[in-house]
Amino acid sequence: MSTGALGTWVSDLEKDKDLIGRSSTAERVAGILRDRVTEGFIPPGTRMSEEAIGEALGVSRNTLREAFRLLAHERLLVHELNRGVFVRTLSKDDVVELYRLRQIVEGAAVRELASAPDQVIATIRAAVEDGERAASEHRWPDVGTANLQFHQGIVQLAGSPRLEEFMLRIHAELRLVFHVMHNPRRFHEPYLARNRELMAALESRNTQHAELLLAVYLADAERQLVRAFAGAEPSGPELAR
Amino acid sequence: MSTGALGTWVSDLEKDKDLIGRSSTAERVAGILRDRVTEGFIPPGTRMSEEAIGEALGVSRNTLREAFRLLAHERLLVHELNRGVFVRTLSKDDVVELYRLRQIVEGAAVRELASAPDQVIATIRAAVEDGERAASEHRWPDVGTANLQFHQGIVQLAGSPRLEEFMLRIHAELRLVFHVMHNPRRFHEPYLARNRELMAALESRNTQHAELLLAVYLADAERQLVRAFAGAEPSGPELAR
DNA sequence: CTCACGGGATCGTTGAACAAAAGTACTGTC
DNA sequence: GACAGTACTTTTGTTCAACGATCCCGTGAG
Repeated sequence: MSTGALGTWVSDLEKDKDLIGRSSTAERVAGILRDRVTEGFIPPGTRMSEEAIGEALGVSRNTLREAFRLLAHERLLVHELNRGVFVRTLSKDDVVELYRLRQIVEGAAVRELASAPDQVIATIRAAVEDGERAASEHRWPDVGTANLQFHQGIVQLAGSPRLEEFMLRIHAELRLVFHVMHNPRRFHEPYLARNRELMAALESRNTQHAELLLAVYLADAERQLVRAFAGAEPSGPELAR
Repeated sequence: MSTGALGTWVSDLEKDKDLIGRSSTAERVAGILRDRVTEGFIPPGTRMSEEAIGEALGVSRNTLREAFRLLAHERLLVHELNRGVFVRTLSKDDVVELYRLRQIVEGAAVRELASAPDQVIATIRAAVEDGERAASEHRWPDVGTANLQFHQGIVQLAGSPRLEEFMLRIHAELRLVFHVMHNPRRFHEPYLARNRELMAALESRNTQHAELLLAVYLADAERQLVRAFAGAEPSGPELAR
């Protein structure tokens, strides 16, 4: 690496490099909407009117439709022909699948622990510490964000950018799910200790222990969410809206 | 490599023009182009002119851009701002990552063999038999297709539709890779026997054996492809563009 | 109560238009 | 002849207005 002691600012610039090239209006619009949706400001099931949103953001319908395509591909919006796009509504079944998927992918990633570079472990450690700092400052939503970053770090153990990108989108879906837990502190805080415990297993390269911790971790979280869904969405025919 | 000289594929597109007439135009256009690209009719690196293709298919630029956006998200096309979209050119590194990814995902899927429904096994069997039938009739490209269906079946063992969709796109990328093997028979035929062997292990629910077979299977295929890439793309500065 | 039938709203798609960026050809200088 | 700077051309990015197609919903007949 030529980025020696002198030029840390050079590498800093590289972070913004793609930010320059990415000046496409459609993608910026998608970014804005993505935030609004994942933060829960636009509740699931809401219909996204092309006209209203296009006017509000000052972009044409065509550009807005490109942004919609992007977000629909990320499964944050669903596109129904001739009906429009809606904020995704996740069901209990989705939660079950998402956790089955996490179990499979993150489990496989942990199994690659032996061949993972130290830098990935450092990323995971940073996420754990971010979460603890956010908790100590009572920023509970940020605790949730750090939590997902922790798991994103675990996925990095697998060493596949494509898989990382895929799980990034899965984690965006999970954010949607988390909104059923009306008390973010109660939901996220207990996992801080477990994150640290799991991280310790990773740092000592104890694959077996890490795998076990992860499995019970995910199973517990799934159980919590499924129970919350059972309360919020009683059994019976689904009544949209 | 420009669009003019060797571009007979542009006029070939006009044959599909009349297929446009049902459901969403943009998605149908994407479907047509997806086929053309994965079948190798439009070689990697080709620039996809909005005007030329829009005219050939008889759709407006706006609609075509929606189709491009779709295919770019599937990684079959790459979109460079203010320069246009190009057919993806895959590198040796891509091959390595793709096989690392397959190893991880398919390996994890096989490990779920115990809880997989019999119907999935039946799907896998069907793919094996399709491949053998295609081979006996000397339809070598179809052998490749059946091969990928076989692996898609393995992914289904995991029981996650999201993962299946993800791997479907990965398999589309693989099709792009396979085109470096100029002799499809030599490349695909030897795997027919191994498919059958692996299927037998799955049908007898022998997870361990299946896992082992899969691992060497994928490692061999990767080695073959990497070697082919080393021949076709000698070490040296990349002359993309 | 059910079902057919409009009216109105919204989506799907087109074609034209223009600014901005990239690509290309042409100059003039050394 | 090599090179830099400058127009010119092509292509993309984005907007706008329009119109047919489709869906939603309320109304009224049966």
